[in-house]
Amino acid sequence: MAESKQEERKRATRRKLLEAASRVFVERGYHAPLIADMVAEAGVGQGTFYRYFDSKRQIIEILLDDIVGGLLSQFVEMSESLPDSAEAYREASEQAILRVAEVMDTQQELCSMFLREGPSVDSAFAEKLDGILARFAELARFFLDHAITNGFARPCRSDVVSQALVGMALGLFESRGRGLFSDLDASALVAEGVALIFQGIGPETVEG
Amino acid sequence: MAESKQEERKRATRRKLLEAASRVFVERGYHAPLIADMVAEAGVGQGTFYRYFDSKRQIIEILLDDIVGGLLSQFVEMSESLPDSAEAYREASEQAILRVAEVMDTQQELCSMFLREGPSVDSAFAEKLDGILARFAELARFFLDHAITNGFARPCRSDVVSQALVGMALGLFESRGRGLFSDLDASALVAEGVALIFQGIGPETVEG
Amino acid sequence: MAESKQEERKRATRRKLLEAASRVFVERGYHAPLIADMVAEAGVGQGTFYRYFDSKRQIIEILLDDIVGGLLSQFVEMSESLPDSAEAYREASEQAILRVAEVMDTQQELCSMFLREGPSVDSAFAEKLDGILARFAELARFFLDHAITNGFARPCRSDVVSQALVGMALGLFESRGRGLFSDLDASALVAEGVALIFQGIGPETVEG
Amino acid sequence: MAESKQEERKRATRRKLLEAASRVFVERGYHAPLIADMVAEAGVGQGTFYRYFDSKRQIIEILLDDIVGGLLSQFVEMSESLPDSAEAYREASEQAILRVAEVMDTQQELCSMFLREGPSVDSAFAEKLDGILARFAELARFFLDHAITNGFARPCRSDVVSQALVGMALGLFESRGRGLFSDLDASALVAEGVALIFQGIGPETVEG
DNA sequence: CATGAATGAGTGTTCATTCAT
DNA sequence: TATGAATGAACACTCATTCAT
Repeated sequence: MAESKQEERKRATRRKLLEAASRVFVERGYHAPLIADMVAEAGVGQGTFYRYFDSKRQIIEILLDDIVGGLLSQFVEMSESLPDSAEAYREASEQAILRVAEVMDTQQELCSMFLREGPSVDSAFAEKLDGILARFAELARFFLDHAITNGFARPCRSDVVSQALVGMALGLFESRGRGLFSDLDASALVAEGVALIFQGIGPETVEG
Repeated sequence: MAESKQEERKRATRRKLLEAASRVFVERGYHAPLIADMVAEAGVGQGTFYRYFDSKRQIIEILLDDIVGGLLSQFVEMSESLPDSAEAYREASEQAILRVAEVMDTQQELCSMFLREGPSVDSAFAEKLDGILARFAELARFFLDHAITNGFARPCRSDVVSQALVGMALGLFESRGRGLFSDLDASALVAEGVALIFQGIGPETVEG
Repeated sequence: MAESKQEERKRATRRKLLEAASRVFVERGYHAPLIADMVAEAGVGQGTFYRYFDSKRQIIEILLDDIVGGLLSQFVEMSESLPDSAEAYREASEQAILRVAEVMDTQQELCSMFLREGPSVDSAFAEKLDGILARFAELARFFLDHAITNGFARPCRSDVVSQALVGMALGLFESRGRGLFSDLDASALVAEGVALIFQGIGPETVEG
Repeated sequence: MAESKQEERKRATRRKLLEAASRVFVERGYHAPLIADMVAEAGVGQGTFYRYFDSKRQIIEILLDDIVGGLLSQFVEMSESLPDSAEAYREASEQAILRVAEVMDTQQELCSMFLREGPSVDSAFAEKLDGILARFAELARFFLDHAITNGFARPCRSDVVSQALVGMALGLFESRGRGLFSDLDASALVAEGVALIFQGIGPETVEG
């Protein structure tokens, strides 16, 4: 394994650069930092950057790809066993949303950065980001249509509602990132959001 | 005749530059365009820019200030006569949201640009933008608290819900900007959103 | 003619840069000088270079084009009236070669630079230069074939001989540039060369 | 067995690098290739280059020295027995030139590369190359002066003529390298050149 | 006032050279 | 000894800003 020592060092350098870039992007956004700032943060030489990456643009894309891999999978699982009652449906939604929220929570600052800076990187990056959010909206719509068909949800424009739900989720995520609701943990916040989704703000209907 | 020919021409040049900048920002975002692109679009000389503005940064701020002035006022009106029933409350909300939507619709592309590019301009601009959205959230929360107090809405974390509502609204606005829901006009879209807010997606409760 | 003042200044700047580049290339070759050296020599700012030219590569090509324009024309004239005796043929050759020599003499250093540096600029430039020399060889061959046909010259491989003649001319030109034959003026040198071309080095044939 | 396995291997590596450099220079000239290109072509590590050579500059000089050693010797032989008739003189010239041509033919591409790239390497290298050509010119002049003295050649400016002859030879060599005269072998081409040198292009003098 | 040519500090990128393994 | 990852000085090029006209 004489080779592996060298290889390991390369991977370490690459990781140092990615982590430094991540920190720098979180701290100062995408446009302001120079390559020089990232290599300084990583503690490597200027030329080292170009041994591993072509540009700032490529590095932010790699960071995004690294993070989205595990993200959608949380939600996708849900599609394997569709719930069979309104209550089960709500519970399953809450579980799925909570899992996504927990993953994003561990990378809270990086995710916020992507939502803030991503749309302005360039149009290709913006579209990639939109595509990711669109995947979430599609999943939401798929479940919602299923729920409507089975009478677990009221008939509605599921295309509109699913986009609204994604917007709502992002709104809450960003607010939390800004330090709001610091008295609530992720599950309490998700519970509040799910309540809003399923019941709305309307007064409790007096049953019976 | 307080205004000389000279002054009028200056104002025209200033407007030409602002409109050109607006078009260019909408088309290519904030970071990519050069001062040179904006003066070319405006059809004025390079030096002329600096007679009216200090920087690209200043111009986008002026454009933002121009647009937000009339925006909040639509919503604020509502606070002057608080509704006195759940139904009136819902109707008033729908009216207020619709008016904001209509204002934003007339400047749809510029508003989208601010939401996309604003967070990445610099931290001061991002905070200004956040402040504007926070105003909307505060208004929403004010109405919601009033509604809860009067039993027109179910008790909930109004801070969380109001942020969720703003997120939802932005999600729908941006989706619409991307060409989704093109079969719905603004009022139909707002109606769908308001239904979601008040009822959620849960099945119609069978009353009685 | 308010425009023309500006235009004149632009042309002066452009010329300053071309002349500075010419001096710098002559002095230090093509590869060694930096853009920074050329703008320093021209006494203009770094950015000014890029207002007029894309690269060092472009500037040397422009310099070459400027010089070759008038060069071939000297020789081409000759083709309009082909000489009708061996003696006339020799005299016409001498005249034509002398005129080319005189043109090259006025730009001696620049021409030497092209012959020295041109082949190494890049393959496209080398081919361009080869093409120019090939034009001279073609002209020489055309006259030679005419002379052979009319019995003014001995039968020979005119393709070989014409290339040899161009090589000979270049050899003499470069030697002269290096300070050799400084006791001979251009016409004496051309006369010596033409004698070699027509008679070779063989002993004077004893006629009669 | 003065030479260990170690030493043998070192010499092999050195030769690999020299041959790789030669191929790369022939293919892409002197300036364009990077050290990295040469070590890749040689199939050795980047650092290995510096165990054997200081710079690209040094390597091209070594390649030149390797090639010129055997070259002049071909011609020098001739000076040992000066010919004693015009005809013998011509035959001896043809033999000598042919031998040089044959040596250069075996390294045709490398020699062309030196003639093309050498003048632009730097002024010291250019002077070295000039010196080599000057040696040929001196030899030519030495024979020519001898011939003139003995009446085997017509009186002329032997300094001029010898430079012209070297130029002619180079012109033919480079043309041949470019694929011209491919129907002629080296000896036929030399014969044509020697005919030109001795007789010129003038019509056959009618003897008697 | 309007212009656009000129500017040069700032930045990305290259590549000869070093040195730990 | 051979390697190739790391380096940073060197260089090309950009573009906001100035200022003479």
